[in-house]
Amino acid sequence: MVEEASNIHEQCNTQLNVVQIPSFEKEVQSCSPSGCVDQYLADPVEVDCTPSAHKQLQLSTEVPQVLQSGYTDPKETIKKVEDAVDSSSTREAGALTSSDQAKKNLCLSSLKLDENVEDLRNDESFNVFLKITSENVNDIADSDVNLNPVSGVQHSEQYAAQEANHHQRGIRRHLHFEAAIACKSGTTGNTNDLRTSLTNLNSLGLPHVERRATSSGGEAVSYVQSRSSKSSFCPFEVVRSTQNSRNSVMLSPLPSSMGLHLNSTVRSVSLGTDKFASRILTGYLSSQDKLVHERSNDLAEDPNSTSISAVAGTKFSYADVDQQEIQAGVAASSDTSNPINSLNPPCDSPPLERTEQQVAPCEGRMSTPQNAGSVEELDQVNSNRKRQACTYCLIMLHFFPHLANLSFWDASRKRTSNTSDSDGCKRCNCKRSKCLKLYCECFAAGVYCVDSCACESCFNKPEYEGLVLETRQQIESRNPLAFAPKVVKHATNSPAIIMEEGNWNTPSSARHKRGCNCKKSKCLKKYCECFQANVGCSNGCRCEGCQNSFGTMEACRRAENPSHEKLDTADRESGKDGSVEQFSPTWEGLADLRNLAPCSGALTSSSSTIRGCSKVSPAKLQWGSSIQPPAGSLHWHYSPVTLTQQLYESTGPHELTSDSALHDIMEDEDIPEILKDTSTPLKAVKASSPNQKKVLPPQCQSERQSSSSPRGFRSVRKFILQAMPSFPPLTPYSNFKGGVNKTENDQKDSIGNH
DNA sequence: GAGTTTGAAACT
DNA sequence: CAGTTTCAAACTC
Ligand SMILES: [Zn+2]
Ligand SMILES: [Zn+2]
Ligand SMILES: [Zn+2]
Ligand SMILES: [Zn+2]
Ligand SMILES: [Zn+2]
Ligand SMILES: [Zn+2]
Repeated sequence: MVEEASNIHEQCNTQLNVVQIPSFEKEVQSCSPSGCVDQYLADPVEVDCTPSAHKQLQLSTEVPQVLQSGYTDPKETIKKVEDAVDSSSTREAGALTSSDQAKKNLCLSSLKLDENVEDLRNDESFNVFLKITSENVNDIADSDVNLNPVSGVQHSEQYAAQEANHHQRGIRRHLHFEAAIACKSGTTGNTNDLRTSLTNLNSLGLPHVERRATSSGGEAVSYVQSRSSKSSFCPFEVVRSTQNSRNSVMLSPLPSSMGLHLNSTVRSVSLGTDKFASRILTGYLSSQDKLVHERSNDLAEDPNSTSISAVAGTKFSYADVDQQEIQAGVAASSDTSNPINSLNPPCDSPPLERTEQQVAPCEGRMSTPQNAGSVEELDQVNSNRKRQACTYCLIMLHFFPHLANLSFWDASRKRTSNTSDSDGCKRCNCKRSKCLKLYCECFAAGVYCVDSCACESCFNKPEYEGLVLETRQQIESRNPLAFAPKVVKHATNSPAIIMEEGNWNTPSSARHKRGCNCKKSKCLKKYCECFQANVGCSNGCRCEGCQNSFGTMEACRRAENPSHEKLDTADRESGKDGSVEQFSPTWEGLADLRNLAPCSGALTSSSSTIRGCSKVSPAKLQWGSSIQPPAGSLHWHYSPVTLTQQLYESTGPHELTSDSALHDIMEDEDIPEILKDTSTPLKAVKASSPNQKKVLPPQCQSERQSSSSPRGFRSVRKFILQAMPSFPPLTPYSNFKGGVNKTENDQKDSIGNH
């Protein structure tokens, strides 16, 4: 242990850490090394180009045979899996191997970002690199097209798709953005390419971008090290380059499916019926092609869809947030290939521990206490690591805003966490849920558990992707909103407006979608979901004696409809005095967000840096890109990302640094005003939703903003409505979710219109 | 760290 | 749906 720790430490200081940001999908189909994605996807073997993907496939293949036995009740499956775990894990471990191929894929260029984080400075000037990578260097030119930094245009992102194994969708080329943090400059990569990339990046307006010449091996330098199943949560995977003495470590987007269930989601999407489900489980990996084809049919995944996504991406611009969001959603929906993945937070990615990474990640993960203990110890031992973790966290959040949804980031939580603050990335601590229920934060957040989790009997791992997806679907079938972001940003469409007025913290900024039901905490503690999310209570809340410092329900209600709208809530709150009023109207509490730091103070300080990067438009990078569920689910899953992004953009670093501000934030859009409008037919939809009572968006504030919203917005809303009608679950295709297809079509249409 | 409190999630 | 149980986080000591 000690030794390892020291190694880590060293790495931290000396190695080049590259964070790979999700790749943007390129519209071009042609492609890439393997030539055609479709083919590529179809035949795993060809996936070589995507090293990590390949691995993943292997891993997947390793999935216990049990899964292949056909559809079974998740519970049963779990049992079986448990039995098979040992053997499978072992095999998996063996399967992992580092891929040199990755190098090829990597890097076209790198960006160096100044590290503003104070903590990081200590570590020898950490540099953040943004690296753009494509499968083929030649693609760079294309990348220019795609990345239009200046305009903030981003394309749909596809996570490293290729890698992903899962993926199904055909993707053609993928551009990867990588952000790398380098402790020392030793970057590498093709200088020319680099420049090109840099240029692009610069155009993006990233403040801290610097050009860095490098000579190193020209190659990218880093290859993805194993994507072990272990990790998962962090958006970035740690990659190390063995090339030179520098040992650079890089975080790369996990190949597909790793951290996020989304990937899986995509896959699941294709499953409309149990039959399909079983099929998935069964053929899981082996029958990828089939899946792909099927999916195409179902999804209409045709070239068109791909195009769409690309188009959508193009449209993205910071200027029009709304648009972005929408487009993002579209892109996401259209694209399936994505692999999103996971972000493995620093924490788990042991960052730097090669051994750990390479070796069996998953297996042990049954999380025995021992593992947890060891991990913790390491963390504790290595302060650098912690720091690094923070950095990663920042980066992750920056690029993967949706991660903000996770409470893991909560600084306070870390501090108090029983597991030790160690890396600050501690996650769940499930003992009996197998991490396959919403009780598990990881599962609920749509990410796989990672080493930093202290869970027991965990099945929320990439190895059990099928099981995870199946379970997800099951839960969604019960409650389509189960995985939807809990917090929605109130439609303030224009961030600018918010900032301008300085009233960004107005009540309208965000609210808990379903509201809380606190009885004893008075919404003053984190027991309250609203409070935990740093949002005030709204009409949707049924809390008693609400004193939410971010705004009380009563206040919210009052603010909006002083006179009428006597909601039941009012009655419920009869006991309240409304004394807290001071906060409510303005929800000043939000202001505090800036004080909060997700991972640690370091994050806060660095936020500015990230912010700059954010222009790169991370938002899309993430989920949107890859995952995409064709249906409305998409919106749910992705929109949060976008939203979050918006927040940052609009409100500044606050959210970024805030500890909980980052919870799932979703644009109000998800619940279009129309829904709010009783007269609208859509209302029915609302009703259909399980938690409708709470689901209803809080009325607070909506009116004003809606009226003020730009015209374009409205159209947007419509779009969304169409798409979301049923709050589609992960399994958009499922028959029971009728209308999904239609929705998808609608989306396309909408896009086309644009 | 153990034990308690809390409210969401799951179950009936 | 409502009522109850289960669960894991938040909190307390
Ligand atoms: Zn868990
Ligand atoms: Zn977990
Ligand atoms: Zn777990
Ligand atoms: Zn509450
Ligand atoms: Zn509340
Ligand atoms: Zn409340």
